[in-house]
Amino acid sequence: MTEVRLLQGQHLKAACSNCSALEFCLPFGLNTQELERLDKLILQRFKVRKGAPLYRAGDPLRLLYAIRIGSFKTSVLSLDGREQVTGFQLPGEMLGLDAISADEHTCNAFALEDSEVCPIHFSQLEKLARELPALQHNLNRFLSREIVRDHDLLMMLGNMNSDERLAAFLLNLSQRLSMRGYSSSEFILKMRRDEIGSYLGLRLETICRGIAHLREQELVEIAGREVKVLNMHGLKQLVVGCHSAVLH
Amino acid sequence: MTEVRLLQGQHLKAACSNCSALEFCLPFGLNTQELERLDKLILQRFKVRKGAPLYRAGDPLRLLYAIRIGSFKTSVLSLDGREQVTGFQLPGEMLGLDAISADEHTCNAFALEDSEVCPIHFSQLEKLARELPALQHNLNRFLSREIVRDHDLLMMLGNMNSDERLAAFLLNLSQRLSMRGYSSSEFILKMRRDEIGSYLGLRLETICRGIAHLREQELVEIAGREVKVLNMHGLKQLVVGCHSAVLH
DNA sequence: CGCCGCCTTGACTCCCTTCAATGCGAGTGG
DNA sequence: CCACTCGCATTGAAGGGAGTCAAGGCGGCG
Repeated sequence: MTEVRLLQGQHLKAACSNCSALEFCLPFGLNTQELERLDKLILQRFKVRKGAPLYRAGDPLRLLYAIRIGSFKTSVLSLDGREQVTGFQLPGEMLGLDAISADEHTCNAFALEDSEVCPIHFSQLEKLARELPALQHNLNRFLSREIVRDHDLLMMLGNMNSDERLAAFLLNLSQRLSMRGYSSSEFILKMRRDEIGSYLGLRLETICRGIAHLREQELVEIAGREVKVLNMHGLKQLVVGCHSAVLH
Repeated sequence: MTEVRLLQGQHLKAACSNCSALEFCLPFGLNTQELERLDKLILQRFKVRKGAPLYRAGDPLRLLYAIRIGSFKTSVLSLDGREQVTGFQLPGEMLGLDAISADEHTCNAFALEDSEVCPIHFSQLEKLARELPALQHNLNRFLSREIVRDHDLLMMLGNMNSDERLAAFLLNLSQRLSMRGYSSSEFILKMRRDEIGSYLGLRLETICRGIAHLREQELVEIAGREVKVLNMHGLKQLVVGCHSAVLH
């Protein structure tokens, strides 16, 4: 009995403290005891197959999800079937924060590749957050960061032309990947052209043409889903000035 | 001494419980004692003159603001001077939530008319939220609602044409005003055409033309800043189908 | 092989932008 | 009182960038 509890304890503790996404994720900055308490909230983590939904708009909010491995897209659908991709999420990022507003998911979340998530019971998370100020603050930050990201995207859709949007998208992805220990100059796109297009408020054909333009300028080499950034500085020049004055 | 404290107490208590925005604002659902504790966090409320900034991008986060009277716009600026209006806020709505992400405001907030706000010390609010679950939950909801709103706006910028965007904008404003006890069919726009345009990702000329189109269809009567909705149903028909399937 | 999903490219169209002129009301000063 | 300016709104004409439609390519897989 005691042994089982110990094993469980070890297993649960291992969930977060062993996670490669720890430093970008909800438990960032928590001490060991705090981490253990958060770990206890995390039900068995599970896999989501490529293309499978994690949740859908209209589902009641019970769980939030932290991405452990893989990537997701979130989107909203209009009644007449238009899709707007609202984001692409990487390990350490949270899914489902929009659902807190009305206790109901407003987005659909789909895995872009075979992935793994840590489900967190939201009401228990709120309860624990009252006792762990660092956790409470992290949750607030995650929510707020989502707002800031959406503002960046709004700036792109409202004020940038198609090539600028595409360059900004690639740079953003590059930066987030490099933060996670991947190469910033060579990576694989997990999403289709039409999903990039929806995210950027463009048609998939426009994405293809944008890619062709970047290739002509010898800024990138893109073959299918494979991206190589040949001239990072030149790529940044395309969007310098478009970005919020606050960042960097 | 005792009398002063009582007077103060009454004054502070009056701040929220007398406020016409109470039912949409942060203290919604708090009981009397809880309300009193929140009231104590609210420093002296103050006025902001039309056109004046409440805060600017880059300012450190110390205060959040609840709007008591009036209206604001928030916007982000790019380095090369492009402005993207990210929202128009009415009484009971919160300003500054984006700043939690990095302890620094990322938006500019300007009063669209002579207004009055309730400043709330953020770190104290976080502290109090640990003791008042309802307050904690409200704060989370406000943050999450902001995300949902941004998603709606993204859907507009990404998938709707200029007339649909304008109609959706007017309907949204109409609905929020009516929730606050104003007429849903007759109201005054507090913002300029170019601000509406920036919000909707369009030029001000396109807004003017959109208004002309709505007028030709006898859906609205718009003279300068004065709006009269003549055919609410018809206006809704324009955007039915464009909206997220989850809402309503 | 042949189908299917996804990507690419070209030609044409159209909606929104750009540029420009005009209107119009408020505030100011002669 | 009127002339003048200034900020904001309106409307027209022309141009361009992204959308639409269509054809074809490429690669994976039954």
